[in-house]
Amino acid sequence: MSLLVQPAYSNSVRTSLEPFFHEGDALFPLKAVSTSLHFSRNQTIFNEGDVARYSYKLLEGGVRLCKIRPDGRRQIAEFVLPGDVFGFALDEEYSLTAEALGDVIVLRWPRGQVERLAEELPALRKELMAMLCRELSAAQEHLVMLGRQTAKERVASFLLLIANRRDAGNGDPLLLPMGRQDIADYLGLTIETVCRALTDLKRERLIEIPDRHHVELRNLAALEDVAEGGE
Amino acid sequence: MSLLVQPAYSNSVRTSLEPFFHEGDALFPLKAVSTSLHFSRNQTIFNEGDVARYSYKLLEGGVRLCKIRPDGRRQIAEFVLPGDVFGFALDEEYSLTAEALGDVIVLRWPRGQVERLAEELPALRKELMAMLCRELSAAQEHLVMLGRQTAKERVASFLLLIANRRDAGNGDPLLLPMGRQDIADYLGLTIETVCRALTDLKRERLIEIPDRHHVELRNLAALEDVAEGGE
DNA sequence: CGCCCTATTGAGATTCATCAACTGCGGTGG
DNA sequence: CCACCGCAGTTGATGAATCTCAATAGGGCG
Repeated sequence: MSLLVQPAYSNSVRTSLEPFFHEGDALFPLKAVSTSLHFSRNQTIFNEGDVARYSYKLLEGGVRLCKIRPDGRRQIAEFVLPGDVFGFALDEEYSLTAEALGDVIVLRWPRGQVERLAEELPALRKELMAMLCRELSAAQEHLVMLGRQTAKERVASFLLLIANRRDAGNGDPLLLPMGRQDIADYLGLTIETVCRALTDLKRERLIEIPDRHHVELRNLAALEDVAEGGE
Repeated sequence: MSLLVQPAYSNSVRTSLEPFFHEGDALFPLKAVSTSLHFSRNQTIFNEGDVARYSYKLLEGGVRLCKIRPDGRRQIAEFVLPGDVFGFALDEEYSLTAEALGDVIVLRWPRGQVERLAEELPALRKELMAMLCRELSAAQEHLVMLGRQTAKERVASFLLLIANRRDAGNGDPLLLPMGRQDIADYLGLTIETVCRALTDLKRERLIEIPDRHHVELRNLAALEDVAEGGE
């Protein structure tokens, strides 16, 4: 019998600041059964509905986890950054599609290994639970963004969100491994609306945009105001 | 040490079709340490940020789990129906506010009891994992609704969602324990838009609305078409 | 140098929110 | 028993936010 049961889903959670497994990491025991793989831009790592044979940890690059509807509408549930674990399916099938944002290196291990190890290792179980919880908590915040924030608020929140995932925001420009369309699909907006919001923020001197994959947050407090709907 | 760690959050998952704990239910061991409580309409069961001392199972009525922003904007993350477990916080604090939709009876047990029991009972651990997964999966679907569906599609999806949670939809009218404003706050819409969408669906003979807390789904296939964006 | 892809900007259309009036039901009290 | 009140829901008219469609700009690569 397996610890990992019932419903399908995928997730991604930062387990440590270092992309690779280290001694002391609750997932370290998986290192022995892991192999690394490369994917390039827009390549599919797994599809929603695929049999979930593996779980993954992102070492380099960025990944989007999304749902794609029959008519092509796409909703990105989450961006995976280096160090995050994803494709953490607990059912037979992945509940999200994973695609590479650019060049990507992942570590991958058979799902069954986790189930087996978790039986023996309480620390691993705890870490799994903790990852699920962080996942869920993030999804709840995401719901608020999509349901109750304006376009500009969402874009500001998004920038702050990415900034907070990077280890303790310093002053230098934030790396955005995803394109504008990806941001739009994460925020439930169109690419044009995302652009306009970014342009607005730039005009108001809250951010700088040295190039399309970098944003410098020049006024965190003001950005937070915008994100919270402060006029 | 506890199995339940790190991040705050609350959830609600149907564990069985019967509201109460039964032998065979993985959560049955909790029955002995549970007490039952009553709440009435709009009463708060717990607040986001409260220290999470208890977890709950809903026996009767309905509960909303929501986030409320400083400016009053509200996003409902989930409706709790009889049989669902919620307030399942894994951190020190609840990450959502729980409020009664009407008269409510809940079963409640100290969170610590779950942690202790989970150490010993693999079946309970599995059930906890399974609940988290269902929770997360539901949140992902919810994200798609909010991010990529039109008002009418959302309302149709919502009705189908509630219908599917009730045990195997029969023909008779669906009970909606929540008010129109609650539906709006779940769907990221205004109350007026929800009304208009319902009226539309009624005009098109897809539903009947005998009274404000009941909806009869008269054409499931057509409703599903609407929900999926079929014109 | 030129092409392709992505991003940006602009103009007009559409959806949904806002504001306001009205309806219907349930409860209360004369 | 009936009139009134209050709240939740519905409907209507208008406006704002966002989407759509179209044109332009900019960067990277052959």
